[in-house]
Amino acid sequence: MNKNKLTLKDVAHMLDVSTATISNAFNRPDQLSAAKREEILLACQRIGYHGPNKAAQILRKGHSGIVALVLADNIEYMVSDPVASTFIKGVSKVLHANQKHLLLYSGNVDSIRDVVDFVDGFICYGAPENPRLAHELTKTIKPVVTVDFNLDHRPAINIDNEQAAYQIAKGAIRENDRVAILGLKLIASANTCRIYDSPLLAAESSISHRRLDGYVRAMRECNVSVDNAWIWHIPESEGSFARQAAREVLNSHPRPDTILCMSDIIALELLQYAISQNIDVPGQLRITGFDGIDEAARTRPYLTTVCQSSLTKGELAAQLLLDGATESTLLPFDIVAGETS
Amino acid sequence: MNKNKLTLKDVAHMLDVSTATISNAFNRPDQLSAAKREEILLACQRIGYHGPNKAAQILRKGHSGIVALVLADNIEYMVSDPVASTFIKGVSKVLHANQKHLLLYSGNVDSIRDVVDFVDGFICYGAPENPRLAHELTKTIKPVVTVDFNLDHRPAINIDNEQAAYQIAKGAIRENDRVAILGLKLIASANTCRIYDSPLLAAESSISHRRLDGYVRAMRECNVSVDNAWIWHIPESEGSFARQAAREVLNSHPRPDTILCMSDIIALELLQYAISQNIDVPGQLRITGFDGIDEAARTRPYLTTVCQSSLTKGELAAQLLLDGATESTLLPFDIVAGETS
DNA sequence: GTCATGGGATTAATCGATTAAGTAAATTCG
DNA sequence: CGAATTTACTTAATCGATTAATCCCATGAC
Repeated sequence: MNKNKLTLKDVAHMLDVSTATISNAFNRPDQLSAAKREEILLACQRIGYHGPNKAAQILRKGHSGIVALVLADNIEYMVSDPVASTFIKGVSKVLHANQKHLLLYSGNVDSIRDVVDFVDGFICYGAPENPRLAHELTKTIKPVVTVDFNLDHRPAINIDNEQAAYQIAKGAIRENDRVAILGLKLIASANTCRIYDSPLLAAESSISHRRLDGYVRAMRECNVSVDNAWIWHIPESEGSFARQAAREVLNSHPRPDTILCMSDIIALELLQYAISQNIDVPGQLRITGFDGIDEAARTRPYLTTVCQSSLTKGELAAQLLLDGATESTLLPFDIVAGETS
Repeated sequence: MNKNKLTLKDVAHMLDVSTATISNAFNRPDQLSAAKREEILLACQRIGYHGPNKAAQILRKGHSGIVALVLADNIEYMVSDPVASTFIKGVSKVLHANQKHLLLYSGNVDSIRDVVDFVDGFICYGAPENPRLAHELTKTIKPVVTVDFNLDHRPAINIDNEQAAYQIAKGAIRENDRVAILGLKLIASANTCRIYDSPLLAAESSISHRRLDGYVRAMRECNVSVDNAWIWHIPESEGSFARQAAREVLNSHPRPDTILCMSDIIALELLQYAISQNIDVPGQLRITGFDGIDEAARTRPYLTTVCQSSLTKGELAAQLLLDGATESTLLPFDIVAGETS
């Protein structure tokens, strides 16, 4: 049995010293003589006491070494998304290097209450699906770092999405093009659909809306009309949702000349469908993506996209949390001029 | 402030009842009258007490709702591996459905000591890199479920790797073929290399060795000689390691006619390199994979492989842990007759 | 020789709950 | 009606540590 149910108190009795001394032997070497410390540590080894109970320490010390990573969607989905999993990788790398533990937390649950008492902080990747959760995150006294969205008074990590979208669009659109946009999470609907009615420049602050702003600015500069009928809403950056939008947009008459996609997954799905329909890319159709996932660089033709490092984001998020940072960070991005525009 | 530092005791004083009653209002409704319970719960809402502190509960109750998922390698790598991340997805799905939390734990750390006191159990995916960790896992009183390897007295989830390897090999090998094997984690080396000296049927119990057993049985039946020089060791199922082995094996003279790969990642890397060298698959070269990842079905030609459901494994692992199962499970597999053999 | 200093260990309060055991009042039952 | 049982709480021990405050005693200074 590894768990011989030995407590600090037991050990103190056995060695005939106070519990404080045992505790100090493990936590504060300067509080006792080196000799006694050695003696105690050795004795503990011998009798099989492996150090103070962590559950008790968490209560008493008020920290656990556990960092919660709050993922926008449910964990199930996020883990298999290449962008998200690369981000997790970055977070995990830095936490591991600092002996912290990683708790995966779903952003579509109601509350952080069942973990807030014992975790040391939150890294929040994308706006949680559940607004109550976001609200609690702004109120907790535990440190919080947000990524790809903003929360009042919390340090955030972002790229300039408006500018990135503007640049990628500006490079792809030609005068008098017909332009369509395959957007991500633009409205609340759980289905892929066109956006007809919702106000285009709503006061939404999500990255998707910032990207939309950038696209629209570029379109206006290119004398392209902006029409909600040519903007699609896709609820998740996932194959089947994207496929539907791809079919709808490519079967529209007249067909767009340029299609701006808010993620590479969407763009790749569109590209694949276009090829299957014998549409020449970029001859008859230009496509841009967003994110710069590895797969986007492997396809033929390879994707024109905005490249941002999810790994860096993850590493930085963890580091800022551990450092107790208060300032937000704006990360750089790269425009990858691929073969699809 | 969400954390107004209210404790059960404070609340008890304010409402002029005992702490036991407050605690019971939250945990054991049958211990007090419905009326009083309502009154207390309402009052708590009003004054902003959001329920018993979780850290204290963990200590007192002895469980936390946290399950540790111990990944064979470092987390950084595992998250981006398609097989592993699908597995995580399955685990997370079931845990989430049961209101449990998921802690990602690296299998290359020394000890589980810093979490064993507060987690409710361990799911162990693949043999941990660190043998001391494996040893601790056999000794702890907390429940443990292992996947793709075995630990004394612990319920395990496996497929019949020997049989699967035998079948896939039997289907691919032709009489008098020259056969090479690209193996995964066959020996301790951190580099891709050929295996010359190590005993072929060593007493190793890893799934890789079981697969090797299956391959060898098939080879013997097909009158194919087994030579350690034609067996490669690849330390991780990762692109660059696989690429090196692919280059080495395809540049060997004479070139093998059939190459058995212990993972799809390896097989796909090999396939890609073979195509780039204008080697006809399956005309001049047959390739088999292992795992059945999605990408293997999307390539042209698509891969002949052993298909096993990582998602099911993950779900089952979590379920067995929660159920306190003690029996091991053998999961079925499918032989996918693809276009590479 | 007295007093201040400080190293080394102890005492006891505390972290924030849960729960077995106890008690007083209300209810049931023959 | 009185004993037995239930209901509705309360008391107090406990989970397993940390740490401020305190105490004891050996040195060193004057």
